[in-house]
Amino acid sequence: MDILTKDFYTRDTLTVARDLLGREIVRVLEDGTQLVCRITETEGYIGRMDKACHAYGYRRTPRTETLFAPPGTAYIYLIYGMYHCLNFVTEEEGEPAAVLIRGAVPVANGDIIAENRFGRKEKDMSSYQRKNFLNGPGKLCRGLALTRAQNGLDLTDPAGGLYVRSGAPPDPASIQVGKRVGIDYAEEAVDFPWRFYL
DNA sequence: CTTCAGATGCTCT
DNA sequence: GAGCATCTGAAGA
Repeated sequence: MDILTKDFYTRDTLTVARDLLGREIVRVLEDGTQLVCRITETEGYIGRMDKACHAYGYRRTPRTETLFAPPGTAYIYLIYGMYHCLNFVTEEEGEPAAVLIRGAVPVANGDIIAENRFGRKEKDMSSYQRKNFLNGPGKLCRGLALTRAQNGLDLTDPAGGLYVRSGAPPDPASIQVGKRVGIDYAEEAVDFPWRFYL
């Protein structure tokens, strides 16, 4: 299956956010183990005009520096002191924008992902845990063992250990659109319909 | 099923 | 020092 190239990410952020649904994230661990999951939920963040974006108004700080990196770069940051969020940088280089990966379902090595999440194998998960496996940005990063150590990785270079492959595109009719989550401070941007999910 | 408090540390002012 | 693109467990309905 093909690895998504820089061209895929070098597009309008909302187009990329929608197009990422159904794609497969591959996370290669130190020992070569491949954790794979299929993207089911995304959100767009566009620094140029979006108060919810860390780089709103092209704001440049040590943290937002990654958003100014080339499209196809992983932007990972710590939130609430204990969780991480995974984003993919989009648009032309210099336009700070990204797609937050909010949810996914396991495709390969679910046992290892389950160990990372719950400290138990997939078959030992409760039904509650099955329902709430990777359906949130913090949960996803926990399951895939992603931290700020992976911030700035080049998603178009498989050698980096984190990339996305084409997967099977979803039925367009199954794509839902809605408001983004957890950005109550963002004034008019709270109502932007920039969340996409299956 | 629902609400709710608390955890925990980095980032920018 | 305030706030944050979240999650969990406990408790109640």
